[in-house]
Amino acid sequence: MADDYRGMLDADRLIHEPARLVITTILYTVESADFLYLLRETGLTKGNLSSHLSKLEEAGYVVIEKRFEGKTPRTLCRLTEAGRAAFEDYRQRLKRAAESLSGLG
Amino acid sequence: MADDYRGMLDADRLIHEPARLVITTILYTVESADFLYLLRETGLTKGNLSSHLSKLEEAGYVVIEKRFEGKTPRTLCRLTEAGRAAFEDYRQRLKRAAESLSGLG
DNA sequence: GCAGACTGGTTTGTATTGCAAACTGGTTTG
DNA sequence: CAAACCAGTTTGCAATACAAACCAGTCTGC
Repeated sequence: MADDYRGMLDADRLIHEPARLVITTILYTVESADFLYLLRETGLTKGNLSSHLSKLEEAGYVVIEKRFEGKTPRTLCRLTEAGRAAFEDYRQRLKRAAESLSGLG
Repeated sequence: MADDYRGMLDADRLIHEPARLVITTILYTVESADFLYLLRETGLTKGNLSSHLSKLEEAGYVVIEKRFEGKTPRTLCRLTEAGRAAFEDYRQRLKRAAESLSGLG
């Protein structure tokens, strides 16, 4: 419909935040990524990435597994089912909104 | 490109906010709308709509003209050229991001 | 003609956010 | 063994989003 852009009003704010959109998108495609990989890929600062991940974890969208690889710590992140579902819902809304906006000329 | 969703990292936060996205989208299509029309169309509360409009005005994206229509005040809003440009940039990013996300399966 | 409801908004208060700088616990290097 | 480094977390702060409270003026009932 022509006013599907209104669907953005109900979009999940947790995913809507650009930094987290990028994070979840990466996690959606990759299935598992570590902190440093996300750091490079997103270009965020460490503190920023850390707190966004915590927020996604609290929401149950991401699980964070910490382990040691030899002597160095490694933080693995992956999307939960809830996270995938939330991402897919967001993506759908985004798609509809984009199509709707493209129809404006 | 496949990772155009990263473009959202540089998206204009002023427009990215869902309430303001809806406001600017309406103003983009309508060229001039009054407060009460926007109120109905967006479903926002008055206070909320008022402060979003102020923010858009401060940014130079919207001009707000107050006049009296008989005895009742009327607040007219329209997008400036800068506002249209910002909206168009955002829309472009959104479109690319949506296409990019759609390619994820 | 005036008390109270209504109109069309704005301001205020609060809780949440996004961000980077400062910090932490541990490891490697000189 | 001190300094630098690594992989993150916590802290501090400025900016936000939101709705409730407010405000100036108008209409309505009595």
